[in-house]
Amino acid sequence: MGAVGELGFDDLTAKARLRDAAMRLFAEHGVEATSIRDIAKAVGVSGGLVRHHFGSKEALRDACDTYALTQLVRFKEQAAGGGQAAGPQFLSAGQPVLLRYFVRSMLDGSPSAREMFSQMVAQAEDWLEANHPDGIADRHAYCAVLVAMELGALMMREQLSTVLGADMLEPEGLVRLARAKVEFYSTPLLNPKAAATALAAIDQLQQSPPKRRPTRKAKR
Amino acid sequence: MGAVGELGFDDLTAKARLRDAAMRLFAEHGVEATSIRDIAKAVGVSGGLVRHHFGSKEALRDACDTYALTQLVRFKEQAAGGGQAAGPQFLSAGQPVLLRYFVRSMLDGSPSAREMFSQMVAQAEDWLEANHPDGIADRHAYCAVLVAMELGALMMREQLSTVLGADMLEPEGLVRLARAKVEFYSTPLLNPKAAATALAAIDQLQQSPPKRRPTRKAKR
DNA sequence: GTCTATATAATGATAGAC
DNA sequence: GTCTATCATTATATAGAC
Repeated sequence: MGAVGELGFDDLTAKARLRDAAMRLFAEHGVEATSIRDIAKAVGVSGGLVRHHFGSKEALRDACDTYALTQLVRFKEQAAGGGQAAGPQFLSAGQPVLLRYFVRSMLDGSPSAREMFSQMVAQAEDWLEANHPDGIADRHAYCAVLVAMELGALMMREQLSTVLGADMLEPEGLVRLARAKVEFYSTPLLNPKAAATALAAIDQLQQSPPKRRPTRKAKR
Repeated sequence: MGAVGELGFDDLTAKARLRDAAMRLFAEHGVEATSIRDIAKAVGVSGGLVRHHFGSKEALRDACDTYALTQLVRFKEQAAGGGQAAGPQFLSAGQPVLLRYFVRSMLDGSPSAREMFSQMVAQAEDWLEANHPDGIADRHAYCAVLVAMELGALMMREQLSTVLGADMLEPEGLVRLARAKVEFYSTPLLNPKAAATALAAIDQLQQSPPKRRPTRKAKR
């Protein structure tokens, strides 16, 4: 009795199952909103066992961060080694649980997660430099936006599932989302004219802030 | 003494200041991670006053949701009425605090926030239909991805600030981000060939799931 | 409207039995 | 390795004084 092995793997040690449950719950509800007892209950063990294996909630969190980082790096290396890194899918392809946890961790201000963000941007820049010779003015900023959007969208699973009419954790929803993302990445939202208009609007906005009109000439 | 009016508006009632502080803290750290005492301290009043004005934390949260929704709708109407709705900036232009709160609220599972997500997708579809005649196969999914990414990226303020080297709440950082977004929206990440390759990979992946080979014919 | 004091519940941490 | 029992802390909720 009791809900054991919701991830479908009952052949893991209790410690590993606790870590997995913690990652899933942390990703879903946030770290602060998840109690040690919640995690223990999800695995079907007592709260004391969490303490026994990890010492404290903070240590458990660290263990999750380390595990996620390790797995993501391993996944990246596999993809790179296997030569199938290919497209920009280097970002959120596979490992949705890991990535969702990591993004949550970012929002909660984890240092290692922040570091990972920078790495992803650098990685995107490399890919862009190799596959997209020129045509992009601010490559760094472009990639930062790309990574921020890609990761941010991961947090919108529930909303995307509702709007697209299919669970984003099920194969069906994943495929539809993947197709939509390809279309999104290959069909520019703004044509050159619209982009020029938008940039002009930004320039104008920059020169005349909302309510004040600076009288001094030098800018600082 | 005490920190009062961090938003720069001291001419608001204590109730309004509490609501604003709650929205800022909820957006920054999440609802569960923010205590009533934190909010009261931010405004410089006692925790009891929060209870007096709002009754409970849940009621305070509802008040924040309602206020954010009202303000966003008003902003939308103003933009539409003023005729300056223009570009796809209808999404996250202005009101960053409101939107950040709203996205956090979405992640925490707020019904009204979820409803707002659907509305934004519908709005994006209207804009797309008016400004982007054809060329997009699945307009609904395309817009869902657009909104999810736009809103999701809002949550990455800290990471974007670090990577771009400027605070995304300051005009300087905002301008750089705005420019990067325009470039991102106007320069496709994937060229037609890359897109075709990606779609082919998705099709293949759909036909042969990772590890299991189903022997039965009917799917349930 | 605003504060202080207190009741009640939940949480992380801890000790010890099996 | 795993559990139960308990402590100290913190949070929300509540009542009442000014």
